[in-house]
Amino acid sequence: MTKHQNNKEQTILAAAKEEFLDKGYDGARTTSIARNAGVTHAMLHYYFKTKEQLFERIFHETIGMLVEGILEVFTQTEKPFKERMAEALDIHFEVIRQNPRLPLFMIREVASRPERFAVIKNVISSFAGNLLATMQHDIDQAVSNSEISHIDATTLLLDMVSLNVFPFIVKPVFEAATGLDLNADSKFWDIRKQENIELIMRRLTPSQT
Amino acid sequence: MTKHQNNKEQTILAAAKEEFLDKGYDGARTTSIARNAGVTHAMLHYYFKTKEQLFERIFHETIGMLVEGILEVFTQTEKPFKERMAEALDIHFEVIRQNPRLPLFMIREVASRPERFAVIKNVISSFAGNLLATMQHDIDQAVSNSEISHIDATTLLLDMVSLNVFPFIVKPVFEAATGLDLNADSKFWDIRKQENIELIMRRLTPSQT
DNA sequence: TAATTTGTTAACAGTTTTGTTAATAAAAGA
DNA sequence: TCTTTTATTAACAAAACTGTTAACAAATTA
Repeated sequence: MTKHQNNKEQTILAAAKEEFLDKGYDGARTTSIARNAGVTHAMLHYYFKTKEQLFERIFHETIGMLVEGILEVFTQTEKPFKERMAEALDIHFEVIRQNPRLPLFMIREVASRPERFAVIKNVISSFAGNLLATMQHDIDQAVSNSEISHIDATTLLLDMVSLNVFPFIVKPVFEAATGLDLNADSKFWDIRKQENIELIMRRLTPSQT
Repeated sequence: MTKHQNNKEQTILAAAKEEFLDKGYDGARTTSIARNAGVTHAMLHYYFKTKEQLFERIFHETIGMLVEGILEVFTQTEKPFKERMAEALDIHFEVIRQNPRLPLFMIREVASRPERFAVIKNVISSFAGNLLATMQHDIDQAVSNSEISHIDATTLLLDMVSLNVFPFIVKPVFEAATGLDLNADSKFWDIRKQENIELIMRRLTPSQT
Protein backbone atom coordinates (compact mmCIF):
# COMPACT_ATOMS: atom_id res chain seq x y z
CA MET A 1 0.00 0.00 0.00
CA THR A 2 2.33 2.69 1.27
CA LYS A 3 4.59 3.75 -1.54
CA HIS A 4 8.26 3.24 -1.06
CA GLN A 5 9.39 6.79 -0.85
CA ASN A 6 13.11 7.13 -0.98
CA ASN A 7 12.88 10.58 0.52
CA LYS A 8 13.21 8.76 3.81
CA GLU A 9 16.93 8.95 3.25
CA GLN A 10 16.57 12.70 2.91
CA THR A 11 14.36 12.90 5.96
CA ILE A 12 16.99 11.07 7.97
CA LEU A 13 19.71 13.37 6.68
CA ALA A 14 17.71 16.40 7.64
CA ALA A 15 17.03 15.09 11.12
CA ALA A 16 20.68 14.13 11.49
CA LYS A 17 21.82 17.58 10.49
CA GLU A 18 19.59 19.11 13.14
CA GLU A 19 20.84 16.74 15.79
CA PHE A 20 24.53 17.03 14.96
CA LEU A 21 24.46 20.80 14.60
CA ASP A 22 22.66 21.11 17.88
CA LYS A 23 24.44 18.62 20.04
CA GLY A 24 27.66 17.75 18.27
CA TYR A 25 28.82 14.26 17.41
CA ASP A 26 29.16 13.09 20.99
CA GLY A 27 25.85 14.49 22.13
CA ALA A 28 23.90 13.22 19.13
CA ARG A 29 21.93 9.99 19.45
CA THR A 30 21.11 7.83 16.47
CA THR A 31 17.87 6.76 18.13
CA SER A 32 16.89 10.37 18.58
CA ILE A 33 17.68 11.13 14.94
CA ALA A 34 15.54 8.19 13.85
CA ARG A 35 12.71 9.26 16.11
CA ASN A 36 12.75 12.80 14.78
CA ALA A 37 12.83 11.48 11.23
CA GLY A 38 9.87 9.25 12.01
CA VAL A 39 11.57 5.97 11.17
CA THR A 40 12.84 3.01 13.14
CA HIS A 41 16.48 3.33 13.99
CA ALA A 42 17.26 0.23 11.96
CA MET A 43 16.48 2.30 8.86
CA LEU A 44 19.21 4.67 9.77
CA HIS A 45 21.71 1.85 9.85
CA TYR A 46 20.28 0.55 6.61
CA TYR A 47 20.96 3.79 4.74
CA PHE A 48 24.10 4.83 6.58
CA LYS A 49 25.99 1.90 8.01
CA THR A 50 27.20 3.72 11.10
CA LYS A 51 26.76 6.90 13.08
CA GLU A 52 30.23 7.90 11.98
CA GLN A 53 29.32 7.58 8.30
CA LEU A 54 26.16 9.57 8.75
CA PHE A 55 28.18 12.23 10.48
CA GLU A 56 30.73 12.36 7.67
CA ARG A 57 27.99 13.20 5.22
CA ILE A 58 26.81 16.12 7.29
CA PHE A 59 30.32 17.27 8.06
CA HIS A 60 31.29 17.38 4.41
CA GLU A 61 28.20 19.31 3.48
CA THR A 62 28.85 21.94 6.11
CA ILE A 63 32.49 22.36 5.15
CA GLY A 64 31.25 22.89 1.63
CA MET A 65 28.81 25.57 2.65
CA LEU A 66 31.30 27.44 4.79
CA VAL A 67 34.07 27.39 2.23
CA GLU A 68 31.68 28.38 -0.53
CA GLY A 69 30.48 31.22 1.61
CA ILE A 70 33.94 32.66 1.99
CA LEU A 71 34.85 31.85 -1.60
CA GLU A 72 32.25 34.06 -3.23
CA VAL A 73 33.65 36.97 -1.39
CA PHE A 74 36.68 37.94 -3.40
CA THR A 75 35.92 38.00 -7.09
CA GLN A 76 35.40 41.52 -8.40
CA THR A 77 38.62 43.40 -9.04
CA GLU A 78 37.34 46.63 -10.55
CA LYS A 79 36.45 48.67 -7.50
CA PRO A 80 38.88 50.15 -4.99
CA PHE A 81 40.13 47.79 -2.33
CA LYS A 82 38.29 49.27 0.60
CA GLU A 83 35.02 49.14 -1.24
CA ARG A 84 35.53 45.51 -2.16
CA MET A 85 36.49 44.72 1.37
CA ALA A 86 33.32 46.30 2.69
CA GLU A 87 31.26 44.20 0.30
CA ALA A 88 33.15 41.08 1.24
CA LEU A 89 32.41 41.72 4.91
CA ASP A 90 28.76 42.22 4.13
CA ILE A 91 28.42 39.03 2.11
CA HIS A 92 30.41 37.00 4.58
CA PHE A 93 28.32 38.26 7.46
CA GLU A 94 25.09 37.40 5.68
CA VAL A 95 26.23 33.89 4.82
CA ILE A 96 26.85 33.22 8.49
CA ARG A 97 23.68 34.95 9.53
CA GLN A 98 21.81 32.43 7.41
CA ASN A 99 23.75 29.47 8.78
CA PRO A 100 24.51 30.64 12.26
CA ARG A 101 25.22 27.24 13.74
CA LEU A 102 27.79 26.06 11.23
CA PRO A 103 30.85 27.77 12.66
CA LEU A 104 30.48 26.48 16.20
CA PHE A 105 29.69 23.05 14.85
CA MET A 106 32.87 22.95 12.81
CA ILE A 107 35.08 24.38 15.53
CA ARG A 108 33.69 22.08 18.17
CA GLU A 109 34.17 18.95 16.09
CA VAL A 110 37.67 19.81 15.00
CA ALA A 111 38.60 20.64 18.57
CA SER A 112 37.31 17.44 20.13
CA ARG A 113 38.49 15.09 17.36
CA PRO A 114 41.60 16.45 15.71
CA GLU A 115 41.70 13.30 13.57
CA ARG A 116 39.04 14.91 11.46
CA PHE A 117 41.67 17.41 10.45
CA ALA A 118 42.60 15.27 7.51
CA VAL A 119 39.20 15.67 5.90
CA ILE A 120 39.01 19.38 6.35
CA LYS A 121 42.66 20.06 5.72
CA ASN A 122 42.74 19.57 1.98
CA VAL A 123 39.47 21.32 1.34
CA ILE A 124 40.43 24.42 3.22
CA SER A 125 44.15 24.67 2.75
CA SER A 126 44.26 24.58 -1.04
CA PHE A 127 41.51 27.11 -1.14
CA ALA A 128 42.82 29.33 1.63
CA GLY A 129 46.20 29.49 -0.05
CA ASN A 130 44.68 30.96 -3.18
CA LEU A 131 42.56 33.43 -1.34
CA LEU A 132 45.42 34.71 0.77
CA ALA A 133 47.72 35.09 -2.22
CA THR A 134 45.07 37.04 -4.10
CA MET A 135 44.32 39.23 -1.13
CA GLN A 136 47.96 39.96 -0.44
CA HIS A 137 48.50 40.97 -4.04
CA ASP A 138 45.56 43.35 -3.97
CA ILE A 139 46.64 44.76 -0.64
CA ASP A 140 50.16 45.48 -1.84
CA GLN A 141 48.78 47.27 -4.84
CA ALA A 142 46.38 49.36 -2.77
CA VAL A 143 49.18 50.19 -0.33
CA SER A 144 51.44 51.40 -3.10
CA ASN A 145 48.59 53.69 -4.23
CA SER A 146 48.43 55.00 -0.67
CA GLU A 147 44.86 53.84 -0.72
CA ILE A 148 45.20 51.88 2.54
CA SER A 149 47.52 51.28 5.48
CA HIS A 150 49.80 48.31 5.26
CA ILE A 151 48.43 45.05 6.61
CA ASP A 152 49.18 41.39 6.25
CA ALA A 153 46.52 39.37 4.38
CA THR A 154 46.38 36.67 7.03
CA THR A 155 45.95 39.28 9.72
CA LEU A 156 43.19 41.03 7.83
CA LEU A 157 41.39 37.79 7.11
CA LEU A 158 41.47 36.79 10.75
CA ASP A 159 40.21 40.25 11.75
CA MET A 160 37.32 39.81 9.40
CA VAL A 161 36.40 36.31 10.40
CA SER A 162 36.75 37.03 14.13
CA LEU A 163 34.43 40.00 13.98
CA ASN A 164 31.85 38.36 11.75
CA VAL A 165 31.76 34.91 13.26
CA PHE A 166 32.32 35.33 16.97
CA PRO A 167 29.05 37.07 17.79
CA PHE A 168 27.13 34.09 16.44
CA ILE A 169 29.24 31.65 18.40
CA VAL A 170 28.88 33.49 21.66
CA LYS A 171 25.19 34.15 21.14
CA PRO A 172 23.90 31.67 23.73
CA VAL A 173 26.28 32.98 26.37
CA PHE A 174 25.46 36.54 25.45
CA GLU A 175 21.75 35.85 25.74
CA ALA A 176 22.28 34.20 29.11
CA ALA A 177 24.21 37.20 30.31
CA THR A 178 21.90 39.93 29.03
CA GLY A 179 18.53 38.18 29.06
CA LEU A 180 17.94 39.32 25.48
CA ASP A 181 16.55 37.14 22.71
CA LEU A 182 18.76 37.84 19.74
CA ASN A 183 16.71 35.75 17.34
CA ALA A 184 13.91 38.24 17.64
CA ASP A 185 16.33 41.12 17.30
CA SER A 186 17.37 41.65 13.71
CA LYS A 187 18.39 45.20 14.55
CA PHE A 188 21.15 43.85 16.77
CA TRP A 189 22.65 41.96 13.86
CA ASP A 190 22.33 44.89 11.48
CA ILE A 191 24.19 47.07 13.93
CA ARG A 192 26.80 44.40 14.39
CA LYS A 193 27.43 44.13 10.67
CA GLN A 194 27.82 47.89 10.37
CA GLU A 195 30.20 47.98 13.32
CA ASN A 196 32.38 45.31 11.78
CA ILE A 197 32.58 47.18 8.50
CA GLU A 198 33.33 50.39 10.36
CA LEU A 199 36.15 48.72 12.28
CA ILE A 200 37.83 47.30 9.21
CA MET A 201 37.38 50.49 7.21
CA ARG A 202 39.06 52.52 9.89
CA ARG A 203 41.77 49.93 10.18
CA LEU A 204 42.49 50.22 6.47
CA THR A 205 42.31 54.00 6.20
CA PRO A 206 45.85 55.39 6.01
CA SER A 207 46.73 57.19 9.23
CA GLN A 208 47.31 60.92 8.85
CA THR A 209 50.81 61.51 10.25
CA MET B 1 51.72 0.47 54.00
CA THR B 2 50.85 2.99 51.32
CA LYS B 3 49.81 6.20 52.98
CA HIS B 4 46.30 7.40 52.35
CA GLN B 5 47.04 10.46 50.35
CA ASN B 6 44.01 12.64 49.91
CA ASN B 7 45.58 14.37 46.96
CA LYS B 8 43.83 11.66 44.98
CA GLU B 9 40.83 13.90 44.98
CA GLN B 10 42.97 16.62 43.46
CA THR B 11 44.45 14.22 40.95
CA ILE B 12 40.98 13.23 39.85
CA LEU B 13 39.94 16.87 39.56
CA ALA B 14 42.96 17.64 37.44
CA ALA B 15 42.33 14.70 35.15
CA ALA B 16 38.66 15.63 34.93
CA LYS B 17 39.50 19.18 33.97
CA GLU B 18 41.72 17.94 31.19
CA GLU B 19 39.06 15.58 29.93
CA PHE B 20 36.16 18.00 30.10
CA LEU B 21 38.08 20.88 28.58
CA ASP B 22 39.24 18.69 25.78
CA LYS B 23 36.16 16.71 24.93
CA GLY B 24 33.25 18.50 26.54
CA TYR B 25 30.73 16.92 28.84
CA ASP B 26 29.29 14.54 26.29
CA GLY B 27 32.63 13.38 25.01
CA ALA B 28 34.18 12.94 28.44
CA ARG B 29 34.29 9.44 29.95
CA THR B 30 34.46 8.87 33.68
CA THR B 31 36.46 5.70 33.08
CA SER B 32 38.96 7.65 31.04
CA ILE B 33 39.24 10.31 33.73
CA ALA B 34 39.87 7.64 36.35
CA ARG B 35 42.45 5.93 34.16
CA ASN B 36 44.31 9.20 33.56
CA ALA B 37 44.22 9.94 37.26
CA GLY B 38 45.58 6.47 38.01
CA VAL B 39 42.68 5.34 40.16
CA THR B 40 39.84 2.86 39.76
CA HIS B 41 36.72 4.50 38.51
CA ALA B 42 34.90 3.60 41.70
CA MET B 43 37.11 6.17 43.42
CA LEU B 44 35.74 8.81 41.20
CA HIS B 45 32.22 7.98 42.28
CA TYR B 46 33.38 7.88 45.85
CA TYR B 47 34.66 11.45 45.81
CA PHE B 48 32.14 12.87 43.38
CA LYS B 49 28.89 10.99 43.41
CA THR B 50 28.16 11.46 39.72
CA LYS B 51 29.73 12.62 36.49
CA GLU B 52 27.39 15.59 36.56
CA GLN B 53 28.64 16.65 40.00
CA LEU B 54 32.23 16.34 38.96
CA PHE B 55 31.45 18.45 35.93
CA GLU B 56 29.77 21.14 38.01
CA ARG B 57 32.95 21.58 40.02
CA ILE B 58 35.00 22.14 36.91
CA PHE B 59 32.38 24.31 35.28
CA HIS B 60 32.16 26.62 38.27
CA GLU B 61 35.89 26.98 38.49
CA THR B 62 36.18 27.97 34.86
CA ILE B 63 33.36 30.49 35.05
CA GLY B 64 35.20 31.96 37.98
CA MET B 65 38.45 32.26 36.08
CA LEU B 66 36.86 33.81 33.03
CA VAL B 67 34.81 36.34 34.90
CA GLU B 68 37.74 37.24 37.11
CA GLY B 69 39.84 37.73 34.03
CA ILE B 70 37.46 40.23 32.53
CA LEU B 71 36.79 41.83 35.90
CA GLU B 72 40.32 42.99 36.57
CA VAL B 73 40.25 44.89 33.36
CA PHE B 74 38.41 48.05 34.22
CA THR B 75 39.60 49.51 37.48
CA GLN B 76 41.92 52.46 36.98
CA THR B 77 40.15 55.72 36.20
CA GLU B 78 43.06 58.14 36.11
CA LYS B 79 44.37 57.73 32.61
CA PRO B 80 42.63 58.76 29.38
CA PHE B 81 40.04 56.38 28.07
CA LYS B 82 41.96 55.13 25.06
CA GLU B 83 44.96 54.32 27.15
CA ARG B 84 42.90 52.39 29.65
CA MET B 85 41.18 50.56 26.85
CA ALA B 86 44.51 49.51 25.37
CA GLU B 87 45.59 48.16 28.74
CA ALA B 88 42.31 46.35 29.19
CA LEU B 89 42.76 44.68 25.82
CA ASP B 90 46.26 43.65 26.74
CA ILE B 91 45.29 42.15 30.08
CA HIS B 92 42.23 40.44 28.66
CA PHE B 93 44.26 38.94 25.85
CA GLU B 94 46.88 37.59 28.22
CA VAL B 95 44.30 36.02 30.52
CA ILE B 96 42.92 34.06 27.60
CA ARG B 97 46.36 33.28 26.29
CA GLN B 98 47.05 31.54 29.56
CA ASN B 99 43.75 29.68 29.55
CA PRO B 100 43.16 29.21 25.88
CA ARG B 101 40.70 26.37 26.15
CA LEU B 102 38.27 27.97 28.56
CA PRO B 103 36.25 30.05 26.11
CA LEU B 104 35.42 27.22 23.74
CA PHE B 105 34.64 24.99 26.68
CA MET B 106 32.15 27.47 28.07
CA ILE B 107 30.54 28.26 24.74
CA ARG B 108 30.22 24.64 23.78
CA GLU B 109 28.60 23.63 27.05
CA VAL B 110 26.18 26.50 27.12
CA ALA B 111 25.25 25.79 23.50
CA SER B 112 24.58 22.10 23.90
CA ARG B 113 22.89 22.30 27.31
CA PRO B 114 21.09 25.57 27.71
CA GLU B 115 19.79 24.33 31.07
CA ARG B 116 23.16 25.22 32.47
CA PHE B 117 22.28 28.81 31.73
CA ALA B 118 20.84 29.17 35.18
CA VAL B 119 24.21 28.64 36.82
CA ILE B 120 26.07 31.02 34.61
CA LYS B 121 23.32 33.56 34.30
CA ASN B 122 23.55 35.08 37.74
CA VAL B 123 27.31 35.11 37.86
CA ILE B 124 27.70 36.87 34.57
CA SER B 125 24.66 39.07 34.33
CA SER B 126 25.07 40.91 37.60
CA PHE B 127 28.69 41.47 36.82
CA ALA B 128 28.23 42.35 33.17
CA GLY B 129 25.60 44.89 34.12
CA ASN B 130 28.06 46.73 36.32
CA LEU B 131 30.84 46.62 33.82
CA LEU B 132 28.70 47.92 31.01
CA ALA B 133 27.31 50.75 33.09
CA THR B 134 30.81 51.81 34.14
CA MET B 135 32.11 51.59 30.60
CA GLN B 136 29.22 53.56 29.17
CA HIS B 137 29.74 56.30 31.71
CA ASP B 138 33.43 56.57 30.90
CA ILE B 139 32.72 56.51 27.19
CA ASP B 140 30.20 59.33 27.42
CA GLN B 141 32.68 61.40 29.33
CA ALA B 142 35.47 60.75 26.83
CA VAL B 143 33.14 61.52 23.95
CA SER B 144 32.16 64.85 25.45
CA ASN B 145 35.88 65.67 25.70
CA SER B 146 36.16 64.82 22.01
CA GLU B 147 38.69 62.26 23.10
CA ILE B 148 37.00 59.43 21.17
CA SER B 149 34.30 58.69 18.62
CA HIS B 150 30.92 57.77 19.95
CA ILE B 151 30.32 54.09 20.55
CA ASP B 152 27.93 51.94 22.52
CA ALA B 153 29.52 50.12 25.47
CA THR B 154 27.95 46.79 24.51
CA THR B 155 29.23 47.17 20.99
CA LEU B 156 32.72 48.01 22.13
CA LEU B 157 32.80 45.14 24.59
CA LEU B 158 31.73 42.68 21.92
CA ASP B 159 34.37 44.09 19.55
CA MET B 160 36.98 43.51 22.18
CA VAL B 161 35.92 40.03 23.14
CA SER B 162 35.47 38.91 19.52
CA LEU B 163 38.94 40.02 18.53
CA ASN B 164 40.67 38.65 21.60
CA VAL B 165 38.85 35.37 21.99
CA PHE B 166 38.06 34.14 18.52
CA PRO B 167 41.62 33.41 17.40
CA PHE B 168 42.02 30.98 20.29
CA ILE B 169 38.75 29.30 19.50
CA VAL B 170 39.50 28.86 15.84
CA LYS B 171 43.08 27.79 16.47
CA PRO B 172 42.64 24.10 15.61
CA VAL B 173 40.85 24.91 12.37
CA PHE B 174 43.38 27.57 11.53
CA GLU B 175 46.22 25.14 12.12
CA ALA B 176 44.52 22.54 9.95
CA ALA B 177 44.13 25.06 7.19
CA THR B 178 47.62 26.55 7.27
CA GLY B 179 49.69 23.65 8.55
CA LEU B 180 51.25 25.93 11.16
CA ASP B 181 51.78 25.01 14.80
CA LEU B 182 50.61 28.03 16.74
CA ASN B 183 51.71 26.67 20.11
CA ALA B 184 55.29 26.96 19.00
CA ASP B 185 54.67 30.41 17.58
CA SER B 186 54.52 33.03 20.28
CA LYS B 187 55.24 35.70 17.71
CA PHE B 188 51.91 35.00 16.07
CA TRP B 189 50.08 35.77 19.29
CA ASP B 190 52.10 38.90 19.95
CA ILE B 191 51.22 40.21 16.53
CA ARG B 192 47.60 39.30 17.07
CA LYS B 193 47.44 41.21 20.33
CA GLN B 194 48.96 44.28 18.72
CA GLU B 195 46.55 44.06 15.82
CA ASN B 196 43.58 43.94 18.15
CA ILE B 197 44.77 46.97 20.04
CA GLU B 198 45.44 48.76 16.76
CA LEU B 199 41.93 48.01 15.53
CA ILE B 200 40.22 49.27 18.65
CA MET B 201 42.42 52.34 18.89
CA ARG B 202 41.57 53.35 15.35
CA ARG B 203 37.93 52.64 16.01
CA LEU B 204 37.99 55.00 18.97
CA THR B 205 40.02 57.80 17.39
CA PRO B 206 37.66 60.63 16.39
CA SER B 207 37.32 60.79 12.61
CA GLN B 208 38.70 63.96 11.07
CA THR B 209 35.80 65.34 8.97
C1' DT C 1 44.07 -1.23 71.62
C1' DA C 2 39.26 -1.30 70.29
C1' DA C 3 35.97 1.13 67.68
C1' DT C 4 34.96 4.13 64.05
C1' DT C 5 35.64 6.58 60.15
C1' DT C 6 37.80 7.08 55.74
C1' DG C 7 39.91 5.26 51.55
C1' DT C 8 40.30 1.56 48.04
C1' DT C 9 39.42 -2.40 45.18
C1' DA C 10 37.08 -5.71 42.37
C1' DA C 11 33.22 -7.44 40.79
C1' DC C 12 28.81 -6.58 39.21
C1' DA C 13 24.21 -4.49 38.04
C1' DG C 14 21.56 -1.36 35.13
C1' DT C 15 20.96 1.57 31.40
C1' DT C 16 21.70 3.54 27.22
C1' DT C 17 23.20 3.32 22.80
C1' DT C 18 24.96 1.40 18.69
C1' DG C 19 24.75 -2.10 15.47
C1' DT C 20 22.83 -6.79 13.43
C1' DT C 21 19.70 -10.17 11.68
C1' DA C 22 15.92 -12.70 10.09
C1' DA C 23 11.52 -12.32 8.40
C1' DT C 24 8.55 -9.86 5.34
C1' DA C 25 6.51 -6.61 2.15
C1' DA C 26 6.81 -3.73 -1.85
C1' DA C 27 8.84 -2.50 -6.27
C1' DA C 28 11.29 -3.40 -10.31
C1' DG C 29 13.02 -6.37 -13.97
C1' DA C 30 12.92 -10.46 -16.81
C1' DT D 1 4.17 -13.90 -13.61
C1' DC D 2 8.39 -15.26 -11.39
C1' DT D 3 12.60 -13.58 -9.67
C1' DT D 4 15.45 -10.37 -7.71
C1' DT D 5 16.41 -6.26 -5.55
C1' DT D 6 15.17 -2.70 -2.36
C1' DA D 7 12.79 -1.09 1.74
C1' DT D 8 11.02 -1.85 6.43
C1' DT D 9 10.10 -3.78 10.92
C1' DA D 10 10.74 -5.99 15.23
C1' DA D 11 13.44 -8.37 18.02
C1' DC D 12 17.86 -9.18 19.52
C1' DA D 13 23.06 -8.90 20.42
C1' DA D 14 27.01 -6.46 21.86
C1' DA D 15 29.32 -2.78 23.61
C1' DA D 16 30.12 1.17 26.26
C1' DC D 17 29.24 3.67 30.23
C1' DT D 18 27.67 5.05 34.65
C1' DG D 19 26.76 3.93 39.06
C1' DT D 20 26.53 0.42 43.27
C1' DT D 21 27.95 -2.83 46.69
C1' DA D 22 30.35 -5.76 49.64
C1' DA D 23 34.56 -6.74 51.50
C1' DC D 24 38.67 -5.10 53.18
C1' DA D 25 42.67 -2.01 54.49
C1' DA D 26 44.50 2.05 56.54
C1' DA D 27 44.13 5.88 59.45
C1' DT D 28 41.94 8.22 63.28
C1' DT D 29 40.13 8.72 67.63
C1' DA D 30 38.57 7.51 72.11
